Amino acid sequence: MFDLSNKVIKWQMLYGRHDLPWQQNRTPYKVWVSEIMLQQTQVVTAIDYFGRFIATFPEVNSLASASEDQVLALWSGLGYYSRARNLLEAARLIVDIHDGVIPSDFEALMNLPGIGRSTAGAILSLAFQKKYPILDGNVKRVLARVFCVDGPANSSASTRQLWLLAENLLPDADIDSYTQGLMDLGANVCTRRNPNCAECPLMTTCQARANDMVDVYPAPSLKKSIKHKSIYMIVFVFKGQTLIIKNSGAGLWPGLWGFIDTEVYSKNTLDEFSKKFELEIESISRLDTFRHRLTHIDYSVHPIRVNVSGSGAHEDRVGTRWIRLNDKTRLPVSVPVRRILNSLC
DNA sequence: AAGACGGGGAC
DNA sequence: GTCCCAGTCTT
Repeated sequence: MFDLSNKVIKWQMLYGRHDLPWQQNRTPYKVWVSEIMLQQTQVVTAIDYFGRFIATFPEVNSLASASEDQVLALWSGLGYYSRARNLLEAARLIVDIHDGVIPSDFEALMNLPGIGRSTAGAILSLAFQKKYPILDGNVKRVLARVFCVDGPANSSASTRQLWLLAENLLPDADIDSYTQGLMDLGANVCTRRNPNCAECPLMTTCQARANDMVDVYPAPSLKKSIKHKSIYMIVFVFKGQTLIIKNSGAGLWPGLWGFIDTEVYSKNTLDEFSKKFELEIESISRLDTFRHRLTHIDYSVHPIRVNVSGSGAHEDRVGTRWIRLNDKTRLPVSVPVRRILNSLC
């Protein structure tokens, strides 16, 4: 379909986005970092994070030599923290086994943690002018409409269909403008609601438009169940300082720092924590409960302030820190933990 | 094939 | 409130 790709390319050059931070002095490294940062993340959200990240780690070597806490701190608040941990691990692999050069080979890219088929395609097409497809949310929506692909966009059946289309539509030249153009179309013209078909270069190509069914495609995604949970965060306080610990590398908020937390709170659990950290409880008070909603979990967060003394107070150990209540800590923390820290001072 | 994994933008 | 965003990895 030379026709479709040609229309997209010409439209992109005239009306597409050219001012995004990662498009300036484009390098494979910046394309890679931006693609990871933009996974399941809107452009407007990622922009400031990208600027701080590139300013701190301008190229792959500086990233590879960073600590996990440094990298996570720049990701703090952005979500999906495994992306940051994988980015660091991949940078070290690139230095160790690729001589510090971002691979331009599909298999090599796919072997790096955090890079799947779509991100590999984006890096190859945008940074290396290689003929590989992407399939992000924008492209899924555009193709689902242009070709009336049935089924929810997040179903495996329609995803398989859409990948086939994406592969078969690729142009032989200007693959970077084509890839960018599909994303720009999805983001600014072929939007989820109220698409601006009048401005679309594919208006006469689009099957959904021809059938007046633009609002039918793509079908709504399969709904995922949301669990409701309570989480209790124990805010130990001693002489204006509070105890935080580093999370394990698995589960929610991997590698981030936070308060000791538990889904089952009782005097018993509190005594266990106190004993474990060699703390004597002086007084207990509940702080304001708040709601924190993730895609798959709806949390009621119950911060509980526990004033303590004892031999463990103010003693840093591996994976534990006492930080000042008014300390704008640079340690990586989740949004609910940041919220509690801010409320303490 | 389905679930885990964040947080926020836009309506 | 709802839906979903330049997805990937694990189960």
